[in-house]
Amino acid sequence: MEQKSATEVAPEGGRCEDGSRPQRADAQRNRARVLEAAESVFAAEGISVPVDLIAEKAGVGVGTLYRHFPTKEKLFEAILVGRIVDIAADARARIDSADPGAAFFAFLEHLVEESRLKRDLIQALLGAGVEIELAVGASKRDLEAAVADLLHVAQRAGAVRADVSSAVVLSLVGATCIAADRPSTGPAPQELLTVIFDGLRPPTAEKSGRGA
Amino acid sequence: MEQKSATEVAPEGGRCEDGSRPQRADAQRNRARVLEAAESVFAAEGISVPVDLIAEKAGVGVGTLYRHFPTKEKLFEAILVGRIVDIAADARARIDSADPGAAFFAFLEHLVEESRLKRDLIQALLGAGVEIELAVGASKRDLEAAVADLLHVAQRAGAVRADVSSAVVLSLVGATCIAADRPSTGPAPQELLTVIFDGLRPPTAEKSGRGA
DNA sequence: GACTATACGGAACGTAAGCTCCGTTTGTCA
DNA sequence: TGACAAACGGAGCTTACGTTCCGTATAGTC
Repeated sequence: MEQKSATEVAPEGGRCEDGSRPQRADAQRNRARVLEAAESVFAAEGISVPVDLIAEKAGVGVGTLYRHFPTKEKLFEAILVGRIVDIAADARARIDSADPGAAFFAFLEHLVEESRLKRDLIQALLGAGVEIELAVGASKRDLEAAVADLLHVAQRAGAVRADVSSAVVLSLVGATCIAADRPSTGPAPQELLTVIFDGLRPPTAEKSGRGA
Repeated sequence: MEQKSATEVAPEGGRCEDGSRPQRADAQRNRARVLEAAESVFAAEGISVPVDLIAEKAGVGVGTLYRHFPTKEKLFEAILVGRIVDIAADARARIDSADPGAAFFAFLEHLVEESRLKRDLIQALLGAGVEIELAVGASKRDLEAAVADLLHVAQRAGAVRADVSSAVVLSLVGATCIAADRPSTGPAPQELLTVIFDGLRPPTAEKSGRGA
């Protein structure tokens, strides 16, 4: 359901942008298959899966994969952008909540949950590759803006301390996702979030000021 | 200074344990050189540096490197164990502090600082490889025990909330290190630590209980 | 100084992964 | 249904890296 957007990232579905002939039907079908396969494989294994595996799962040859996506990185990008767009949409959908604080924390929790199912996501968000940044940069900035909005609402409602930025919030949550990525090792993500959430709430008198 | 212990991890310095002849002088020298080079290269680049680079920096051939360490992983292990031992010692040294809370938080801060200089450390502590676990496991458990001691003292002093474990603390700080590993991207580690430290302090009445 | 076990160096091997190339197949249009 | 551009598949090329092998050098000993 959320994934649909990823499939539409590069909407060459029926027609090339320069007025030339539309894509052949099998080409469209295969492109979608590759995207779908890559999405699940990346999610399960992270960025480091061999390309051949994605092609196999999609039921196509590597040649076909590479005709649709010039490099593995570009393919990953396409999926990543979709994921980020979805998350940004989720953040925006929660902005008008009656309880901004609850909405904010629920969003973060949802984000951590998601990242457990999609291991590639955070891996990349925190900067796996450098070149990826360039193409994903725009959508990432859009996500940060959406999170910033949600954060500000929560801050105005007094649910979140005023001296944190959306970048800090995303880093903290990203870090939690990484820590939670090790299946058995270490504590449950909820335990980490408990601490982080408490740290994000406004300081009450004697608790503040010792942070640094 | 702290690194010394790593050099002594496998103390075959002058004599084999089974009564056979002592190592030749040049062999001892080269072993130390490899260890030293590997330490700085791993620290700077992480686990993924090519072995050749380490050998080059040590001024020896790869063959020599492999005579002293059967695999790259074993070499890494040797260094890692040294690092972990150093950190555990640091934790223990702070246990008897007059201000346990300050000692605890200072330790964590120092840990983050260290990991910025030694990128391999946290990378591995959070579980980069699986096989490494086996050999490093013992020293890692030792570290956790030392941190647990330090944590308990701080908790008894009322400086840290009672419902967190040393595993949670290490995960949080480890995750922070990873988030802080990206040189430019994202906020300064201090900003993240501020939030986490505040989250680690004991809850004051109305702030508690909403964590999950 | 000569002798030998020990150790050295780095070319070469094996493997894995990204990517390309080209002979074959297939959708599309008339 | 025939022709052809478009697309396919997967063998194989390239690169990168861990590791091994073996001819050469040398520390230690008499």
